[in-house]
Formats: sequence, C-alpha cells, structure tokens
Amino acid sequence: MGSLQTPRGKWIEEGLRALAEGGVDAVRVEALAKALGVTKGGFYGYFADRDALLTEMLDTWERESTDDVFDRIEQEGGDALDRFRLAGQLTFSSDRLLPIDLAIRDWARRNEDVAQRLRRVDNRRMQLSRDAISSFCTDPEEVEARCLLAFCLAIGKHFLAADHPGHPHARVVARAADLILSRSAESTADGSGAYPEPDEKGEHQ
Amino acid sequence: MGSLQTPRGKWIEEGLRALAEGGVDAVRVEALAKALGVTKGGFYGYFADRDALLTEMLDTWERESTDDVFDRIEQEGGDALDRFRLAGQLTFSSDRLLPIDLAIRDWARRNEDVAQRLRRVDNRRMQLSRDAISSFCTDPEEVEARCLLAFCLAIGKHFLAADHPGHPHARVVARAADLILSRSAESTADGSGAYPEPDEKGEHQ
DNA sequence: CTCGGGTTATACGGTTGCGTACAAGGTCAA
DNA sequence: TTGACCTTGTACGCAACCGTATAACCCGAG
Repeated sequence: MGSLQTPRGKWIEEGLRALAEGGVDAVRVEALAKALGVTKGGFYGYFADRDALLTEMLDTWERESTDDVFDRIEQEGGDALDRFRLAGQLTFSSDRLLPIDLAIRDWARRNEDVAQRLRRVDNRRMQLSRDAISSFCTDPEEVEARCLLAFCLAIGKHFLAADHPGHPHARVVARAADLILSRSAESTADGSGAYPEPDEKGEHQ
Repeated sequence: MGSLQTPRGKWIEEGLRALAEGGVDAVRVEALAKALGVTKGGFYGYFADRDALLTEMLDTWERESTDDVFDRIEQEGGDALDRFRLAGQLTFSSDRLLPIDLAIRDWARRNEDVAQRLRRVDNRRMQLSRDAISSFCTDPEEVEARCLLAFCLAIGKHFLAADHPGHPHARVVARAADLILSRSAESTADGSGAYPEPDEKGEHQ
C-alpha cells in the first residue's frame, strides 16, 4: 500500500523538475531514476508507462496552478486587484511554478491535450485579471485587451532577450505593468511602479 | 564543387522546418534524410556533425531575421512607424519565420549560445521599435516600457491559451496593439485599430 | 525465526539515433 | 569508353532509452 521508499510522488516531483529544466523530452524514466538514486526498477510499479507519469505531472501542475492558488487567494481576501496581484505573485514569481509553466507552454504548442489543459488554466487565471481590470476600466473590449497585455507581459518577458540600455530591466517591467494596470497611460513619473516585480533578478542584463 | 544533388542548403532548409515544427530535439539527421528522400549518407559530406548543421541553421535564421528584413525596410522607406510596422509584419506574420522564431526562443532558454544570438536579433528589432515609439512618446522609460509590451504581445500571444468570450481574438489583439502604440491609452472606441494584425486566423478560437 | 508482500536491482530485447567506413552509382571530361 | 570525382546507399559499432521479466532484498506480522 504504502510507497515507503521512493513514493509515487517523488517520481512526479523529479519529473516536474526535469520538465522545468529541459522540456518534455528531458523527462526520461532512467534519468529520473538516476536523479533519485535508484534504478527504474520501481517506476513501473507506480506507472503504466512514461505517458502515465506525464499525465500525472500535468495533473499535479494543474492543481497547484489553479486550485491551490485560488484556495490561498480565498483565504487572504482583498479586492479584485489584490487577488489578481497575489495570484500573479504565487504563479509567476514562483521558482517552482514559473519554469514548469514556461515549459508547458512550449509543450502545448505541439500537443493538443496539453494545450487544452493550458487553456483551462489560463482561462481561470484570465478571469481574475478580468475582474481586477474591470474595477477601473469600463470598456469590455479594452478590458480584454489589457488582460491580454498583462499575461503577455508576465509570460512573454521570459521569452525575450532584448536589453534596455540605461534602464534596469525590472524597472522597465514595472513601468510596463503600470501602463496596463493604471486607469490611464499617463506616466507615473516616479518609477517605483504600483506593481513591482519582486523577483526580477536582472535577467537579460 | 557544386552540390548538385542534395545541396547543403536543402539540409539547412529541412532542418529549419523540423525545428519550427518540433523544436530542436526534432532536428535529427536521419529524419531529415528521410524527409528529403535520401539517406544520411551525404549529410556528413557537408557537415561535420549535427551540431554544425544547427549552427548553420541559426546563421541562416539570423540573416533572414535581421539583414534581409532590414534590407527590405531600407528599400521601402517610410517614417519610423512605417518601418517598424513593416518589420513586424515581415517577421511575425511570416509563416516561415514566426514558427522558427518561437522554437528558437524556447531553445534559447536552455542554451547560452542560442540565447546570445537571440539577444543580438531582438536588440536590433527593439531599436526599430524604440525609434517608432519615440516618435510619439517622449519619456525614455515609457518608451522602453511600450517597446517591451509590443514585443511581449507579438510573441507572448502565441504562448497563451486563454479565450476572450464574446470578443474575436484578432480584435482583442488589435486593441491591445492600439493601447501600446497610440499616444494615450484612451479607448479608440471604433475597434478597427490603427495596427491591425493581418494574419490573425482565429487562433485560440 | 519465518513467512509474505511490496519494492528495487539486474538483465534482456527492441528501437532510435549518432557518426564512420566503404562500396556503389552517377556525371563529366579527356 | 574510361577514369576521376563527387554524392549516396548500406552496413556497422555504440549509446540512450523504453518496457518486461525475474530474482534479490527489506520489512513487519505472526
């Protein structure tokens, strides 16, 4: 019954680590076994095959990315903007979830099942964004446009390599968030930004 | 001398096709050979190994994505905004370049050499964006922020799966571009958008 | 201690992929 | 026609990986 030595969850965990680091193709049974300090002997006791592991990895990711985040938000309370910001932090400032998220996005471009899951997740997230932005923007189409921009920024910045000579990257990101999440695009000249990016560690310089 | 049967370029071309469709890991010598209707016999006459092919694929992509595009822009002329828009179309509305671009972005996250190339390319593109946006926005930091948003939108939208119920995706994208590329974020209530996305084929519904 | 259930190591067969060696074929010029 | 050169097919060794079978191992219960 008990998974006493290398429990089911360890394989999933290691699988997600490999996915985050090297993409789906890096999730290899024997490689995971080596990383866990065992051989693949036990693996097929828990999973029918590699595909079964991938499915459970996606289940785990989907739960952590939605249910867990929404539970936490429910707990904290706050208005729509607070909830949106907390969700964004929990998801896109997480050293655990962010790299998995990015890897899954690339995976989804080539696998319809994964794309469908991602759509479920993104749609739930998007609703938070919609609620938040609706609180200061009345035009429904503009709300959608701002939502789109918010997500494109949160995700796209990790796929961009351009520099901003003379401007710290974190500051440019904060300023961009400002443009999207403020009632108007008038510059808020102090650059501290209403929605700072706490985990910006100088990527892309 | 002359590459008379399955020229060097054919391998690169097929390699880029495979890259666009399945990512780096899909670029396999024997698979390319089969796609070209030959065996891998000839491959190693042109390339030292698989890595040499990958390098030349990147060379080709970099040239097509920068030099070729810039030449074309030079030819057409126009003000900074025209040039920026044409560059965007040539790059991100190209059935050829776009999928390669996206695949390379994911590749770059795991390979420093590729990341460096991508940085070169993105920085050149970003300068076009900077010139264009500077023509109507004076705050240098805001210019950078808008440039960032423009690129995040152009690229990020392909990594997002969220829907916009009740709003055609193409229209939301056009509206988002409007927000970034108009002097202010005041809604331009007719949704036709100053910067439509000509090649939006209803992705994500 | 001994037995039994669950977990793991080991060994195997099959597939796919890289890179090499060499033979076979085609083409062009002498 | 013949021979040189270039390109390609075929065959090979090697490694990584999947999934299976089976034997060894560890543990707690009786």
